[in-house]
Order: sequence, then structure tokens, then C-alpha cells
Amino acid sequence: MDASVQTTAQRLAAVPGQVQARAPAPDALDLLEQFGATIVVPREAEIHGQDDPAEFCYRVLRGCVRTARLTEDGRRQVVEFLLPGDVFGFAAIDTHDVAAQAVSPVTLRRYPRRMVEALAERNMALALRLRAMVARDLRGAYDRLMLLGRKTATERLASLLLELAARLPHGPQGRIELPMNRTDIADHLGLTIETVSRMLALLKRDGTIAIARAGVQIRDRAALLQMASGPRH
Amino acid sequence: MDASVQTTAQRLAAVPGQVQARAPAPDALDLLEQFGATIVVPREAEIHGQDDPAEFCYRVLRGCVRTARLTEDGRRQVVEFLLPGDVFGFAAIDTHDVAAQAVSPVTLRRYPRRMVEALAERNMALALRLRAMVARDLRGAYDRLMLLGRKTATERLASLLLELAARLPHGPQGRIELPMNRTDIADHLGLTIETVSRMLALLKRDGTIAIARAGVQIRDRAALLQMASGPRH
DNA sequence: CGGCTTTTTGAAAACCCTCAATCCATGTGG
DNA sequence: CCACATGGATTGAGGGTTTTCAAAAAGCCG
Repeated sequence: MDASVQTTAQRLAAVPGQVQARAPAPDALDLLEQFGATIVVPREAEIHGQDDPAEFCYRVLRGCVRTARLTEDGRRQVVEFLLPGDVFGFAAIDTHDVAAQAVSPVTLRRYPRRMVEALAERNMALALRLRAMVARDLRGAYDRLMLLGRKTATERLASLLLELAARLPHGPQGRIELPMNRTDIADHLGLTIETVSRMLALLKRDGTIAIARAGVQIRDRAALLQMASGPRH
Repeated sequence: MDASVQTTAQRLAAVPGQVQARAPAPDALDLLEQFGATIVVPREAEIHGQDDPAEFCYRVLRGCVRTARLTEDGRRQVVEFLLPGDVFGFAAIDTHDVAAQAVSPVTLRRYPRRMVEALAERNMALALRLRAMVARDLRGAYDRLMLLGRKTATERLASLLLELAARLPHGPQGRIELPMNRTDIADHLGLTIETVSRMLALLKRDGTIAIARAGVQIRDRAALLQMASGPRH
């Protein structure tokens, strides 16, 4: 079987360790598959830098990627975490406006942007798909603006835990494994690692969650939901 | 002369009080003009709500618009301020993901989204223009994530002042008039009005800026630039 | 079992927020 | 024309949340 005729869903299913058994829904992104290359990136390695010319865009097959911005004096803002099935680098026009690094050992599918552009010019479904992806990124960014500008430390943690619980595969009793360390979480939520640690300890004492290092289990989802949107009323 | 054949540049130039005498560069957005309607919105009135179906998109002709998100408990995050020449509502797919309100009395040009979509399907230049606009919004949102997540109050103020100085028309000695009040600024920068006031007073004492209510003059641009990117180093 | 990194915990300080009063500009009515 | 009311901005005092600095604990891997 020629790899170029695999659908996205089939390819995803073929990746070892990939748990989501989603229905093989046809996806406009499948058109890109024949131009894709699979690459492996070691932990903490850079996939592309900020302001790099946007030669490629990517889909995560395995592992976790973070996108981030850096200031000259070393402060970092992690924009988002990308998990298997997620794509990134599609919004860029000329250059990437964030850097992308591997949080864990990562397997990626990489597509040349020239091809994406060329295909999208001809194929309206793909063009619409691309637009929907960028719109989604934008909405996500707006959500995060609210989180960073107007939420407390606990609320930020609660929001992130709920988001990750919805996106990560679940183990027994709804346990999830956080792929990123405390520093990544802190730089994503606009906090310090100490505050992240303390707020997690707090949620643990409450009985809202159970944590063991990277393993997290949500015990009281309702409480988390309430915390995520604000303690008042 | 039929209004429908005016170019964007011509129309902009025709607006009273419009100062920018930009060269009449052809713009793919001019294609929309024949479907546009000019509307006037009073101060503090809503242009569209969050999650409203995206029936229209807009261009600011006069005045200042803010886009914002609200939480259930009333906290607000102002996403951005839009000034004459700026467009908004183009990134939406089905619904607007921010609310838009008039900061000052506003004149807008309003375009039906159906028309925008229809034209973009046929006209590649317009489609690319739309994409570039959304990409710009996204980059702006990323800049703001860094600002909210990792910058101090003074740095946030310095950043905003520099941004507005670059976008607002200048009076004598580089004076600018801030169209928004302290509450809007605070909700944009993730601060309180008191902190905004205090930090402005601080910059004033430094001699970095001169302020009189809404009027601001930047006296030491280099100092502001340095503050905006961080005090350390 | 060491040596390493990561996480957690503690104490003190910093920064920003909250609450409250005052100031200032503007507008209104007597 | 002035007194007064109103809404926004400023200033002050105190408190709270998060940060900073420091050390201990817990994993991880040789």
C-alpha cells in the first residue's frame, strides 16, 4: 500500500502508542500527506525558532510540543502545548512568530509550506480548513489573554488541568500524565514554578485532584470547573 | 460620482478629521466597498456581542473601538483597541469570539460577511489579504500574551504608550490624545485603574512622559523603549 | 548508593490590589 | 455667574497574593 494514499486517520492509527481510535473521517489535510515527511525530534530540541522563515508546518504524531516566545532578557511565555493530532505552523505567512520545541521526545509529520500554499490555491476545502485552523488558534489565544490578564493562580491551574484532561489520553480512574514539567506550566500560566507547585498542593489538600509527580487524577471535576471560571459566585 | 467605485484610500481621505494622507495604494479590500454601509455608533454602545453570529465585519473610519471578552463574574479583558484604518471581525468563522464596543463616538464601514466570503472564494488577492489580516491579529495576540504573562506594570504601560504613539495621529511636540479611559487601559493591560494611574504618575516624575488627563507626550522615547522590553540588563 | 535534576516547602519581601478619600474637569440648575 | 452634582482620575494607607531567595525532599539514573 502506497503511503501517499493513506488517510490522515489511518496514518494516525498506525502510529504506535497512539490511543485515540477516531473514526477515519476524511480531512482536507489528507491532501498534504503525499508531501509529508516523518521526523523525530529529541526532548528539548528546537523544531523551529521564532522569526525563522516558515519553510514547514507540522502535525504532532507522538509526544508533546510547546510554542513559545522569548524576550531579550530571557523571560519566556509558552503560547501553547501541542499534543498528538494537533497541527502548528500553518498560521505563519513568511516567518513563524513563535518558537517550537519538543517537550518530550516527539514524532512529527512535516509538510513544506510551498506545497500547502499551492494546494490551498486550488482546493477550496483545504483553504477553508486552513482558515478554520487559524481562527481556532486565534480563539485559543483570546482565551489565554483572559487567563493571563484576569485570572488568579488557582484559576489558571484549574483551567489548564481541565484543558489537558480533555486533550490527553486517560489512564485508569481518569489519570493523566502531564508531559511537561513545572517550568513549562509556569511559563504558560504566567506564574513561577513555586506558585504552580503550591497551587497544585492546595488543590490536592482540597481533595480536588490527586497528584504524584507528573500523574494527575481529577477527583472533583465540578470543583475544578467552578475554580476555573472564578471563585466569586 | 457613484460611491461604489470609490477606492478605500479615496473614501478614507473623504472622511472629515481623517489626517493620514496615505498614497492611494490599491487594496484588495476595495472590492468590498460596493457592499459596504457606513454606520455611526454612539460612545460606549455595543457593535457586536461575544458569540454573536458573525453577520458583518467592519472597518473603523473615525473614533476608537475596543474588542473585549467578559467572564460570567464580570471581569473583563480588553483584547485590542481599533483606530481609523483598522478592521475587525474578519477572523470570525461563524460567531465573533470577542465583543466590540465604541470607546468614543465611532463611524464604521460595515460589510456583510456573506459577501466577503463569496468574493474571497473567487478572488485570490482578497483571500490572501484576509489571511494576512488574521495572521496579523494572531501575532498581535501573541505579543499581548507575553505582555500579560511576563511583564511588570511599568513595562505594560510603556509598551502600550509606544504602540499608541505609533498608531495615533500626533499633535504639536508629538502629543497624542488617548481615546480610551483608565478603565479600558487597565482591562487591556491586566491591571487596576489605580495601578495604571500610579505608573503613569511614575513615568511623569521620571520625565519620560508628560500627561494631562487624556493628553500624553513622550519626552524620552529611548527610556520608554527600554522599559517596554524589561528593566534588567 | 551517590550525584544529578526536579519538585516541594518555608520565610520574607515585593508588587499590585483593595478600600477610601481627595482632586479635578465638566455640566447643570438656581 | 456661581453653587453644586457627577464621573473620572489621582493619591494614600494597608493588606493580600505572588514572587524571591533559600533549603529540604523526592525522583531518576549511573
